[in-house]
Amino acid sequence: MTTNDEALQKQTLATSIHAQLRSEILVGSILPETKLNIRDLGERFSVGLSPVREALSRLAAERLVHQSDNRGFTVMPVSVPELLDLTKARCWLNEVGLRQSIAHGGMDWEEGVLVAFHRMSRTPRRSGASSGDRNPAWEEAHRAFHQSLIAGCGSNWLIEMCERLFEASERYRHLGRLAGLVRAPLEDEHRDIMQAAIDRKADEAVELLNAHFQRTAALVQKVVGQAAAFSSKTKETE
Amino acid sequence: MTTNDEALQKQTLATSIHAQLRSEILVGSILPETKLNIRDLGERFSVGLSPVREALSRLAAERLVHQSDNRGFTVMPVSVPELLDLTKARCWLNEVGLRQSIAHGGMDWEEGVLVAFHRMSRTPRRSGASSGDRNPAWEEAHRAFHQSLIAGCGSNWLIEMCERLFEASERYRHLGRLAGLVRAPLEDEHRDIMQAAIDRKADEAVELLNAHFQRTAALVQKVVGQAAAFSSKTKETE
DNA sequence: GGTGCAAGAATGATCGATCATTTCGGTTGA
DNA sequence: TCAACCGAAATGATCGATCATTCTTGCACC
Repeated sequence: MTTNDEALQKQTLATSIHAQLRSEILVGSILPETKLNIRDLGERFSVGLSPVREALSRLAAERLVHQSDNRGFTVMPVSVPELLDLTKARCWLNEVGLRQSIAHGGMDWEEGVLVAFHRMSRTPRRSGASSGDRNPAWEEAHRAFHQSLIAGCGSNWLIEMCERLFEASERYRHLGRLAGLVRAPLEDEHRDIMQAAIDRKADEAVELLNAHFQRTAALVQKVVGQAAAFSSKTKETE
Repeated sequence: MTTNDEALQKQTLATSIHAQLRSEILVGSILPETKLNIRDLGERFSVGLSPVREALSRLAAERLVHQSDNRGFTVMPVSVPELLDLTKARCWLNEVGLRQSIAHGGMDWEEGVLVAFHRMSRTPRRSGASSGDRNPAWEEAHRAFHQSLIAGCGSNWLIEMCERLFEASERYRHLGRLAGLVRAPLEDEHRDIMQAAIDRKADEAVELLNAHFQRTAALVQKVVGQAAAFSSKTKETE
């Protein structure tokens, strides 16, 4: 605990606010297009304006919030076209990463995949009884699993970009979750992908992985479409 | 001119400092691993600390500078492994983008490629007589040409990521240039790529494009290797 | 001679005040 | 009725001072 506290102590305020806001945006506690008022946020976190500003700057560079000169920050909007765009990029980049890993990844890569899958399967998907309850530990394990699949590709740039795509997708996934969507048979899909990957069956693994992404996107798509329609309707009537 | 001035006026200080620093880093006016002192920069641009800080924050998120909590900012280091890593990612992502564009790009895409190539070929490569003189207009046209090749892929995420990889590569290219390297037969390579692309010869176009990237990287690699060796040697002897 | 350590100098981070721009309501005049 | 136009309020951007951390350097001690 002391160690943990010390590590947190070393962080700057900007860094911890950045982490906090980022998490809230990804998880959907702060909805898309929400105005992010600097003074309000400063008051909420009991800090001055500078750290908030810096945190928002970083989020803007990550494209989680949108910055407009002299007009402040808003949470990046979501839309069906962007979801499709994002999903395409995600399929393509993960395909490259996975193929390269299967072709050139060593024993360590294979073991990494195995371990990541095992950890994920040993972590409960939800923390509470309700299907809406999320379990951050599982989400982290899930992220780690997907990263492990491409970890042997030989390019940190690619890995990092896949990471960013993963995050952007997570936001959509969480918005779906908030709308009551449930994605049931994840465990099996993950197992099949893992199996195909460590068996070095490239085509099969890629197909399974892409289908996995597409399925999630298709599910979320309806909700986002409705939300977008609702939001534009609201704007019109006002 | 008035229009231009007005547009610049609207920008915040942070935005324009960000653009300025970014350009200097890419072009090599500020060398890798240079410490970026906030007060000095503020004095240099005659502004306070806040805009400088924000500009650096953004550059850090773009990975052009490295930020370390409580220890400030330095220009992102270069290294041979990173160049290889970067080049791989660049080849892979552009391959995907190009293949998708060739497969699904319409007339507008084809025309975009043609126009971009034409503009680039009509812009002089260098502004002055010296081979070291660079011409920002050509560089912009070059960037636009490479973007046009993948513009029909159907994913803005992919395009944006290729853009970022392009920039990272530009920094290496400029460091090579500063070391006296000359990359002669660019025009022909570009023409061949363009031709294969609009002829929809996917395999050929991809091969040419990848070779184009690899060739540049191979050239720069030596210089970066020497520079890295020099820098570590310097550190040791001090 | 080398090793720690302790001011103090340098630098990064944060704050609150102030300046600039945008937004919003109310008013006026066609 | 409506659009254009004014302040005034809200909000974003910037500044310079101050606080906190890291780095330097000179000195004591082994």
